[in-house]
Amino acid sequence: MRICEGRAHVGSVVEVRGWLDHHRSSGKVQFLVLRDGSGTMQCVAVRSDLPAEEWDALGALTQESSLIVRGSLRADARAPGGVEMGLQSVSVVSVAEAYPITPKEHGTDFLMDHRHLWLRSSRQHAILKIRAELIGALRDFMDAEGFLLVDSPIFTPSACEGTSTLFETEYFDEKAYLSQSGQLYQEAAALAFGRTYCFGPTFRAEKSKTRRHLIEFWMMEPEWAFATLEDVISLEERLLVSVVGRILERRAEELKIVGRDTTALERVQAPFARMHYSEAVERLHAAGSPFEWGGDFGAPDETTLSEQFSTPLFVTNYPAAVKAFYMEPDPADARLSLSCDCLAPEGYGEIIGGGQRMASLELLTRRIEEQGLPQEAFEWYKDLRRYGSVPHAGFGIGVERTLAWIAGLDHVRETIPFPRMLNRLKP
RNA sequence: UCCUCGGUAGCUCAAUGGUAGAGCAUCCGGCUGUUAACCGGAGGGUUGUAGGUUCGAAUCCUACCCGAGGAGCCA
Repeated sequence: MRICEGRAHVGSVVEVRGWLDHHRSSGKVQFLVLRDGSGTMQCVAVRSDLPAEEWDALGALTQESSLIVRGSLRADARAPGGVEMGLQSVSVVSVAEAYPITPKEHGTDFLMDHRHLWLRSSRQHAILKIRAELIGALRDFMDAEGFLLVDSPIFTPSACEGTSTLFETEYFDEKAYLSQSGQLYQEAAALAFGRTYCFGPTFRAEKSKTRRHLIEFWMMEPEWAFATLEDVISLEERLLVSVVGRILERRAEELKIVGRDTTALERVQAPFARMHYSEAVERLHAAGSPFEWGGDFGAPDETTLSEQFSTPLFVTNYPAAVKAFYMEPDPADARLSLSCDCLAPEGYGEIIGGGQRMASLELLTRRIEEQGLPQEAFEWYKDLRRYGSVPHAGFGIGVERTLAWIAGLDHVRETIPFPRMLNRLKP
């Protein structure tokens, strides 16, 4: 039996396999809290019910020792969770050495050094279950919208955009780089299948040391042929409403464990707040910021803007200069681009970046030239404009930042099982 | 790369120039319903590293290393 099924087995004798989460003794009674991955359950051992050597062996058990226990399940209001096991026999699989993570407080550095063990704690369980739900919800939504999963490669050729933030590696006799984004390949996929998305890890060799940055993080990147900026903004809005709603519904218990104020999540309903870049700059000025029109927003700017709304905030039409070379220019103002970022509420910052892609071969060639990028590296990409070019648009949503927001975490390092950060590669 | 703060027992922290301590963890003992149980006892220290000032340094100074928070960076 798994512990999560316990309530259905009250009155029966069952076997549970797991690890000793906590051990308390009170003379003639011992309490063993067992964790099996699906939940925790209190097992009660009474001295008179067990052989002496088995009783003594229980008393010697250390935290995280692995056990197979057998006994009868009963409802008892004194037991955490309301169901407990009356122990009849215990088979010790392995006695653990002194476990470094104790029930008391620990510092960040210590916990990160023991990330492989920290994953066993209840809070980390809750976070990673919400992560799994988020990923499932993102994929199910895209599938239901008719988007096909088409994976982008992780090894990418040549220094397409300058190597400063790319991880370089050997690829037999040439150099390869770890992908920063699956976007360019999704454009090829979308022009093959109409609607596609990729889901995978991306790598950025940035010396960023903030609560919002990881060196290795996961993105989902949809791309949509014959779609405009307006189409993808609408898609993003429906996506976020859908995934937040599903997590509220299916992971209420986990959100409670991490202490999330769910009323803030319940306000994630369409229509989301939305503003033009120029309006965003005006709002920053109104808030006393010296921000200059034409720049990209820093983290404090994003917080100032998103704090004014209870829904996620779309900011559209960024200056072309602060966006990627492939963004379609804004027909209303050549300085601007048909781009849109989505800023999460409560100061969590940018969780989605996207926009309409450049459809003109001539303009794309010029932009590559202006950026000082090698034309030959983009010939395959320019083929997408040679052979049936269409308006198309897409976006990338960062899993870890989205999860940090939904779960109400103060740092992305807890949103991924084994975070890769500046100065942290282990475990 | 820059700014700020920090590094003392396995862990979390105290000790503000004068004998390095507590709680938890570990080990031993006690307790018949615990809920991060409780009670008693024991072991556990090159105070990040290297120099310097001083009669005396965990404490003051210098350099370096490591960590945290923030900035920058982040098509």
